[in-house]
Amino acid sequence: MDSGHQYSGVQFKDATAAQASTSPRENRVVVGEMDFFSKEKNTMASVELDLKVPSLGIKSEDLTVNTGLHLANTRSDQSMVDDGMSPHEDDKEGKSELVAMQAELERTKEENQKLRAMLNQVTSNYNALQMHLVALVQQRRASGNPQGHDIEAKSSNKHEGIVVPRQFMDLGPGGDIDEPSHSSTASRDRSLSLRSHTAKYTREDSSDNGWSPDKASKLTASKATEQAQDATMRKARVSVRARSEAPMITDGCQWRKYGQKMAKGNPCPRAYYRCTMATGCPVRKQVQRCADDRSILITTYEGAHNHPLPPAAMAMASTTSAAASMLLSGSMPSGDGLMSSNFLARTILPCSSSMATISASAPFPTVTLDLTQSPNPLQFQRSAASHFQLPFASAAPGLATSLSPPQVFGQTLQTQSKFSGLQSAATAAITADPNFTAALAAAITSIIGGGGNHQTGNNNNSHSISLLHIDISSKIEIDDEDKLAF
DNA sequence: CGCCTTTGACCCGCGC
DNA sequence: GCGCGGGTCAAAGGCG
Repeated sequence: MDSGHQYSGVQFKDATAAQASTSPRENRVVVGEMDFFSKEKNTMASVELDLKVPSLGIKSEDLTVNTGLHLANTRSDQSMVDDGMSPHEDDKEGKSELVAMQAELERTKEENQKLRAMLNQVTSNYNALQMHLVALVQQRRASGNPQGHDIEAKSSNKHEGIVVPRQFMDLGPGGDIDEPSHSSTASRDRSLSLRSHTAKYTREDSSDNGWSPDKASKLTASKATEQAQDATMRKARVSVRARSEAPMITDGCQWRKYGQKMAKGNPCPRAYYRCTMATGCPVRKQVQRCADDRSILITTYEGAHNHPLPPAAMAMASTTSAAASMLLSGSMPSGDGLMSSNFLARTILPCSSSMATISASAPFPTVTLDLTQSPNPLQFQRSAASHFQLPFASAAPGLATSLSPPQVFGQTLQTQSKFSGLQSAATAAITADPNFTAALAAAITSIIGGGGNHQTGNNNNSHSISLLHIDISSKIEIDDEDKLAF
């Protein structure tokens, strides 16, 4: 976007979830380049959207469009009230000002109507796209195409293709596995290592839920299956390597240290943390410095959150969720029971050559996102005038990037491999930059929270307002065609 | 007082 | 069976 251009922007008011030590000024994340405002660029000094995203979908009536013109009106209102200008004192001046105000009011009304019309159009477009996606999915399932992932995967690669934020499936406890056939085949080889861990994890999880070993025998088969799935989800790990002097990278979650051990072959201790944002959250992470290069911090995430996440945490959550889902999905060519590291690497990070590695020989299938290859994780940073385009989905014709609210843990981007790959890369890189994370957190908080209402990860199908390019002081640009230059 | 970290003990799986 | 290593528990103490 033309940085010198006075473009329309979205001023996020609610940035309470911003983490780190961002100043209020930094929290005023301006999200601009909203295409549906492009025609208004010259007329609006500042477009302020108060987005109140409902739990399901977008309803234009829920989008309170504050064009910012209230500033002018406020000024006028204040002049009426505070200035104490009495008609008796200055009738002519008062009348002329009144006329000017009425004219301005009329103009603002017209602009408001235009904006509402545009929003309605955008909403209808979004709904149409969503319907199209549903049709595609149903078509795929009806045809029983085992390679059905290609439908969405291919469409996601086309700019003119229809890409709609996927209705992420929930792999968390009680969640449904979207494609059990895949999972069952792919899990055949994992089942061996699962056996030894399922009981352990159920015991651990029970500690918070009053579960006792005696109850184990009473578990139904479905319960056991659910717990096995949970254990499976926990087993998949995502390791993030990043250069950091801090003892821990900022990922937006609240962690409680519950142990520290000296690991073999590494003089640096390994710290164990568990998520404390909700009781019973099974997510753990390990933090350890690299033995070879102690400036490298290795953070390994494991598990799926069972609670809504703050926006800052969604970045890493999406990363690990996407990677874990990719590991656990049946979409990988695993006929021989071995994961194809090349395949997965390209899947998780299709744009990179060596940044993502998948360890199939490790006790746990682990995706390693290496952010240390470049001196700065944000090496792909562009010029100051560039913008960060959230890679949550590709753009539809005439639309900017669709910003679907990042889904929380336990949900997957399984069928949009490239999509998840970009998301993984971006989110991992983003989370390595606390400032960017905080700024992004402020932005997304305003979108999805509408004032603090975090999404629930289980049944929320909402997609917040689309068409957002985020323009933040620290900027990245990512799109399908222009891959991250790791 | 509540939350957190620390740290030794304990559990478990695995290899020999 | 035993030892090793990874992972977790839980009591004790610190801190705001």
